[in-house]
Amino acid sequence: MSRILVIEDDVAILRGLKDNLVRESYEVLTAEDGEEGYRLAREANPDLILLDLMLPTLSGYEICRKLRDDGNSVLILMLTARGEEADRVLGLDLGADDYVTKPFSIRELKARIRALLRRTDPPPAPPGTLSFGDVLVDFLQYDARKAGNPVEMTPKEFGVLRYLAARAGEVVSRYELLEKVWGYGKFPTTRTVDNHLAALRAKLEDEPAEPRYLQTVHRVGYKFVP
Amino acid sequence: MSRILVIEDDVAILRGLKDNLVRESYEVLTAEDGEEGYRLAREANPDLILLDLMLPTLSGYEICRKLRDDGNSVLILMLTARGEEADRVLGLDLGADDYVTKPFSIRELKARIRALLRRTDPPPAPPGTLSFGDVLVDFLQYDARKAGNPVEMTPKEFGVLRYLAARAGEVVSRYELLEKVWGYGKFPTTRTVDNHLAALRAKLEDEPAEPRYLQTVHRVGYKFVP
DNA sequence: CCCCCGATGACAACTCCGTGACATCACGAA
DNA sequence: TTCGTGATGTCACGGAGTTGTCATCGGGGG
Repeated sequence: MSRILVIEDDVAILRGLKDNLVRESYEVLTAEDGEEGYRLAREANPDLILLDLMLPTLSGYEICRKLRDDGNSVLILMLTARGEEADRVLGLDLGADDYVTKPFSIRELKARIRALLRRTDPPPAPPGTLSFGDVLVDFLQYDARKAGNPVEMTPKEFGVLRYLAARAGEVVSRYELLEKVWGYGKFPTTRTVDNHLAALRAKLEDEPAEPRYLQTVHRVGYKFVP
Repeated sequence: MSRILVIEDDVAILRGLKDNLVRESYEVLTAEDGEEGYRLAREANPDLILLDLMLPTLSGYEICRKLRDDGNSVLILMLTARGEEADRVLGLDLGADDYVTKPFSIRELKARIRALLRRTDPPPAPPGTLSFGDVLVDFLQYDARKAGNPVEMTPKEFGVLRYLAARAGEVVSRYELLEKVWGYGKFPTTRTVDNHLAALRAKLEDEPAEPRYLQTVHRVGYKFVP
């Protein structure tokens, strides 16, 4: 079975995690501070690291970045305090593979661990650029053009389009969009999703009333059809 | 849809929760004290339990632990009054799957319920695509074609077809279709099933009056013959 | 300070679903 | 075989829920 390193300074949580993972027959190593965690991460060669953000002596950020700087591609699952949008983005930017926000469901955590370990094919990589019809979108530069002319799009619109494009062809529910584009802590109305889709259509479709690329599937969600 | 048991002694909150969940078309059971809740949890076989911590006769902790001791892996979402870390950890250690602290946003609660149910409901890998004759159906994309031409189908029609296809060759009763496709809480007339089958035949069969793939078995049900 | 983005609610238009009525069909009894 | 009964096919209507659209509001950044 896989070896998992848990770096977490709250001893109660650490024990709970360890017990749960051992029960799943993972091999579990633990560290209660950053220095020790970093050392173990390099020496024990774990398959996956559960990494708390707030740690004594060396923060989760720093561990993550240092490991990546070392060229270490071990799977990292961040444990972040709830609702800190900046933390989440930063965590992924630094090279974490996934994250959960505290408080988390132990069942969800285990599911995510399984998913990470199982995945040999990385999930549909969000595209760096996208083109369809006479539209060209560069997600890195946040630049969009239609028939060569610049189109003003907001960050959220880029986010929604990127997620739909990553799932090209598949129908994506409004709730999934809210979870993945807005983030786990946020729960706006599904109305909000509709509005952003409307905006995207108005800006990118030839006939917004008869969308060719951003289609509605009644009672299910939206899909991007290349 | 899923069956949810709400165990909560504050009648006002209980009613609010029930109304909200029923409106989401969950099947909702309620209990106002611990003993009754524990009994229902075991006997009614709910998919998820909303469990208040402070309860008469038997606390949420105890219910949770007893259920887990019974080997019951039902999803449990704790409602805690205080934001005390100890409560959380304890709740998770005892086997709760998630929790929210009062006062909570009903929207967030619903989102968490959905998330929990979705995670444990990995639909038993129903076929992603289906083909027969000159028909091609993609259940992920909600896309259907006959002889290459797109066919407009409603979500229910996709659902019925998917279920019949998963049982290819077997005769499926109308009652079973209602249970599995419509959901446990809903029981429309069997007439409704006939209508959807008629719609599917009209859209997919070469001669709807002489169905080749979607056959009727008199007095028993329907079967999909590949 | 103003402007822009994101979120929300209201409203209208539309789709889908459930139901009932009636026609038609299948099966079993005489 | 014929007939009667109940099951199924077909159709159209109406309600309920979903979605498109717009106006508005609040908050954050320039």
